[in-house]
This record gives sequence, C-alpha cells and structure tokens, in this order.
Amino acid sequence: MISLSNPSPPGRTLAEQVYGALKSDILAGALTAGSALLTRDLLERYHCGVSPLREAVARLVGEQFLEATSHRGVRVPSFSVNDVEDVYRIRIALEREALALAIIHGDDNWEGAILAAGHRMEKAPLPDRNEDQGHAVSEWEKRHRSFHTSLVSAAPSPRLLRLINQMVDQTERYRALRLAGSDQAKIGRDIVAEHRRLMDLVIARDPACLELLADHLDHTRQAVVALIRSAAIP
Amino acid sequence: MISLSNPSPPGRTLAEQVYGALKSDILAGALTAGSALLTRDLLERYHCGVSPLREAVARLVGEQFLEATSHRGVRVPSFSVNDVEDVYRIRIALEREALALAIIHGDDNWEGAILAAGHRMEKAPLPDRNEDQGHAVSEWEKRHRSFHTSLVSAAPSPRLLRLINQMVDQTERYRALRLAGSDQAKIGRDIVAEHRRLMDLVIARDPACLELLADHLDHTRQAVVALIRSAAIP
DNA sequence: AATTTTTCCATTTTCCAAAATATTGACAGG
DNA sequence: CCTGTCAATATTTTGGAAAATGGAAAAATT
Repeated sequence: MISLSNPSPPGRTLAEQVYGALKSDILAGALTAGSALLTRDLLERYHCGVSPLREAVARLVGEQFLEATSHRGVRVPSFSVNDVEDVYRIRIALEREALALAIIHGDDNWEGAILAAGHRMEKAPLPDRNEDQGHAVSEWEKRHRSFHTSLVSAAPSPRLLRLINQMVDQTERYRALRLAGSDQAKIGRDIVAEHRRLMDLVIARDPACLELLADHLDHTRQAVVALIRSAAIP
Repeated sequence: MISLSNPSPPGRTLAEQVYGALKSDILAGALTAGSALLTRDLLERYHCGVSPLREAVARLVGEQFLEATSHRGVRVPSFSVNDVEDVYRIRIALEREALALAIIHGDDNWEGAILAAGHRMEKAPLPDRNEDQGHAVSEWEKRHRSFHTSLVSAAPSPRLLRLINQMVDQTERYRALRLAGSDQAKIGRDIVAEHRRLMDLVIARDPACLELLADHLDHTRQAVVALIRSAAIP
C-alpha cells in the first residue's frame, strides 16, 4: 500500500507513484497546511527509499504544491485569503481564455461531452444538509469538476489546459473548508440554474458565456474567501 | 565549474545549483530542442552525483522545461508553432491581468522603476545589423525583459508573477531563432516608439494600456511564428 | 521467410551509508 | 538576567553501487 487517501495511483516507477500519492494527500488535506514535512515520516508513510521520495518532492516543488527551503526541508503551503484570491484570479483569466478558444474550435463531440457532464452533475445533487453526506458531496465535487473540465476541453492548447488543471488542484486544497461550510456557500445561489445557463450559452457559442463563467468562478472565490475568514485560518 | 553558459548561479545546495545551470542551458539553447538527455552525459557536464541531478531534473519536469518518460529518460521539448502560440496566449492573458492589477496598486516607486527600466532599454539600442553584435542584442534583450517585468511588478500576486516569469522563460528558448532573424522581426515596427507609448499609458493608469500590451505581445508572437516557419523547424 | 520467444546490454531507477548542514541546549561571560 | 559561543543531536543532502526496466539483437519455432 502506497497511498493513504488514494487506493493505488497507477504509475510505472516508484517515484511516480509516490508523486501521485503525495499530491493526493496534499490536495485531500491529509497533510495539514503550513506544516513542515519530516523526511523520515514521509519515508515511513510512503514506504520507499529517499531517492524516489526526493524526486517526487522536487517535482511537487516545481508545481508549487510544496515549498522548499535549503537544508530545512519542505512545507505544505499554508492557507491564506491572498493565496485564494491569487489562484482564482489566475484561474479566471486562464479559463476565460480557454473557453473562448473552445467555443471556436469545439465540435459535436465536445457539445456532447458537456451535455453528458452536465447531466451527470444534476443527477448527483448536493445534499441539503451536510451532515454525514461526505461521500455524496465528494461525488458531486468530482462531477462538478469534470463539467468544468469539459467546457474548456476543446481548446487546442495543452499548456493552457494543464495550467488550468493545476490551478483547479490548488483550489482543491481548500475543499475541506468548502465542505465544512457548504450550507453558507449555497446561500443566495441557485447552483443548478447557474450551471445550466452557463451550459446553454456555451453550446450556443454565445460570447456572453465568458462573462458568465468569470462571474461564476468569482462567486465561488467569494464563497471560499468568506469561509476562510469565518474559519479563522491564520 | 558547474554551468556551461552561466558563470555561477548562486544556490545553497548542489541540487539547486544544478537546477539553475540546467535551466540556463535549456533556455540558452545549449541543449538542442527535441534531443534526449543521457544521464551520464549530464553527470559529466554538471560534475555531480546522480541524486542532485535527478532532483534538478524532476523539478524542471514539474515546470515543463523538460519532458520525462518512464524508464526512457528526459527530453528537451521541441520547438513548434503550436507551442509558441500556446505560450504567448497564456502570457498575454496573464500579463494583461497583472498589468490591470499593477495600475491599481502601483505606487511612486513602481512608476520610478518603469521609467528607469525604459530609460535603460533605450540606452542599449538594438543594433541595425545583426552581424556579430550578439552581445549587444543580448544586453538589449535583458533590459527589454526587465522593462516588461517592471510593468507588472506592482501586482500583489506572487503566483501570477511567478507564472508570468515561467512563460517568459519559455519564450526565451526561442531566442536563438529571434536573434537569427531580428532584422525581419523589426520590419514594420518602431519598437522604441511602441514601448514608449506603452510606458506613458501605463504610468497614466490608462486602461487602454492593457490592449496595447496585448497587441504588443501579439506582434512579438507573430514575429516569432514567422521566424519558425521560415527557419523550417519541424 | 515471417513471427514469436529468449537473451543480452545500455540505461534508468532505487537503496544505503557517508558527508554536510541546521538546530537545540548547555554553559560561560557580560 | 540576558547574550553569545560551542558542542551534541537531528535532519537533510550527496555519491556510488546494486537492482529493475526497456529495447534490440539473436535464436527458435512455425
């Protein structure tokens, strides 16, 4: 067993497996934000030698999922309002660009994929109460993410799509927070209607969809920021 | 001696030094694009053991300056028109966002830095003929880059600025090509006037500067694309 | 002759122990 | 009582040797 929060991320070399497992753990919040990671704990946790671990860590540093200081190990970046705003700002700029490309280049398959993803999202509704519905919420999040991915998937820009994915992953780190306060987050927003309208505009290739997407993401940003503030994260 | 095209990049650990040296060599084109890198050549070249090399490579993979395939080593990504367009697209979206933030948050120091950078750029003019003026061109490029950096430097978004830097580095790889054809690139463009106008609009906090910057970068993109096409790069 | 299987070799990947560097706590001097 | 120095300890970093892997040549089978 390699990962503690993911069954078994496929990857040929050990270093890749550890990379995947460590990344999952960071995104899932299994490694508390702001904490320093001791090498020997990680060695124990991922059951490997120093080389694969070090390689995995170095790669995550390159992708900003970890912060490194010479001779002082690595830390999981801590949460902050500024950081959330930073990430969402980038995400909005990039997704808008990608969506603009997608509505130019998208074909029938793309439209089909969007409809399918939208449908799957509506079929896994966000539970009204967030009591012990952790699984349901997580399923919804997964489908929600794949809906957004489908929107921009037709953009012929691998780098752009990769960067967007990276930013989405960054926001993923705040998921625990989002889940804790999903009730408030929904206040004043009809999520389903919002997405359906977005979907319609996109498929109609209406340029207004760019603004709508930007607004949609900005609302999410505001919700997350509000949550951090209320959760009193340093 | 660690680096082959850079004197001695400061860095505490060996891995960091190798990282810097390898990155420099990639950006400077010392490692031909598209070529596979043999581990033992790199070991020889950077005069270090496998561990620091491996770590440096892993980090560069995370930043997309190298492509890795399991058990088949790493390659320097090859040049392509699509890639240039991809990178510039991202760069434009991000720099526009950053400049918008900068003209909101910029203070007097920021304005001063822009004026200084603009002045330095004008004092190191691009030579008319690109005969053996390699050094002069490279000095101009350095100052040109620092001018553009100064424009967005006031944006309070570390992630955004880092990403922009990364994209500029990516375009840096095509520098050899740009130099080879700098004559053509200048045709029909008054670079000095273009930059001065940009500078004036930015300092006046005129929102029109966003469009101008985007156009400016787009022209550069077109010039680079034309060069690649004429250089018949696969 | 074509196709599959086997063997060998170059290369990457991994482990491990030694070296380098930070951090902690104690202790002497101001 | 505070401050700075020095040793002891903990942690990270590095080099080299061993293991694993993929690809290509050689052998064997159809």
